[in-house]
Amino acid sequence: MDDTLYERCRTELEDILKKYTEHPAVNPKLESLVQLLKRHALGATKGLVLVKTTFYVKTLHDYLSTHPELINLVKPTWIVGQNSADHSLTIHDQEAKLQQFRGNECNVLIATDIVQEGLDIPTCSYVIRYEFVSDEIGTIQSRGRARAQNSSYYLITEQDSINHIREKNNKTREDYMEETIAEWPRLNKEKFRNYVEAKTKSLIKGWETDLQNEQKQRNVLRQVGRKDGAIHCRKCNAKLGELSWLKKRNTTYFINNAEFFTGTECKLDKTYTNFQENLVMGEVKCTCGDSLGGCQKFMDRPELGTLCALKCKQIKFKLVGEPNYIEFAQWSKNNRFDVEELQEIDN
DNA sequence: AGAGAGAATCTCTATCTACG
DNA sequence: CGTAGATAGAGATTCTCTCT
Repeated sequence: MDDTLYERCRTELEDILKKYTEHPAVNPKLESLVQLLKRHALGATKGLVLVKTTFYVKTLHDYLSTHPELINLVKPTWIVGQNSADHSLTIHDQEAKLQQFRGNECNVLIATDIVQEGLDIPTCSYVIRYEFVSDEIGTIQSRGRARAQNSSYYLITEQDSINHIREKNNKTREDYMEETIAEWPRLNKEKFRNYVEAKTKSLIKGWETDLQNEQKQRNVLRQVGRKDGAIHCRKCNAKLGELSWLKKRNTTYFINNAEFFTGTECKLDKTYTNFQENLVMGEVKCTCGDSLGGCQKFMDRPELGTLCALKCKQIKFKLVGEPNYIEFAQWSKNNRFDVEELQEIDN
């Protein structure tokens, strides 16, 4: 059955490939792009081509680089973000590509919305969005990338397609924004003040709700209470100490139990760094070599002695009666046990 | 030093829509 | 009705900034 299906698919794919090799299909949108680039290249101007995904960036770059009508005219380069799955660039690579574009090495830059904001190239005189429409802010910002005088802005998409409709809606919203900005100085002062007051009240109410939710979360933890358990190295699973040793001050979680330091490696710096209320003295490492946090002293609480400020992402916990380790990405995400807060001393 | 907030830049996923 | 493709929004990751 599998073999039959495989053979059928293979035959069909070969037929499709043969058909397109003999009669290459012309994508009207690609053809429009080629003609636009050609026209601008003949005018010796530089431009941006914006697409939606990194995959399109690289594919379009390869296509344009080898297009017979564009050879010796269009010299494209491309840029994407740093953590793309398909193609990614380091900051150094990104800067190198931009330099190619700023100089005379390349005259077309193909990119995702990475360059939609912030990129300022005075000689960039046109922006082409290839099947890529975001919101009205994106439209305004991408158009703003063309800084040269008499610059042009294009959207390549099908007539009355969703992208075409979205772009038209963006334009309507943009017009509305401009109207509102122009109208603002002419508004009735009393009416405007009432509007601002109502908006401010609604914002404050939102913040109050957030605070109440935070309080609720704290109450939940208090109800959960402190639990017995152990603290382990996230990398090597080694037991580092008891959960009861853990204390907190504001957002810093620390251990100052002497026994903790016997099971870890504390490397002191030659020079100490002084922050507002703590003195950073070095680094505390697990025996596997992974850093667990900083070796510190609270300047205003010298009686606590040396402590280790634990990095949440380097450790995990095992609660008594539970077989599995638990981990948190941030201390504030802890919803499993309460931690003793460091009592402030009265001055 | 640590933490968290926020921004930037994708990637993933749930939902919607069109089609056979 | 089931499936595939499109889309919006959520989530993940990384970086920068500010505060303690």
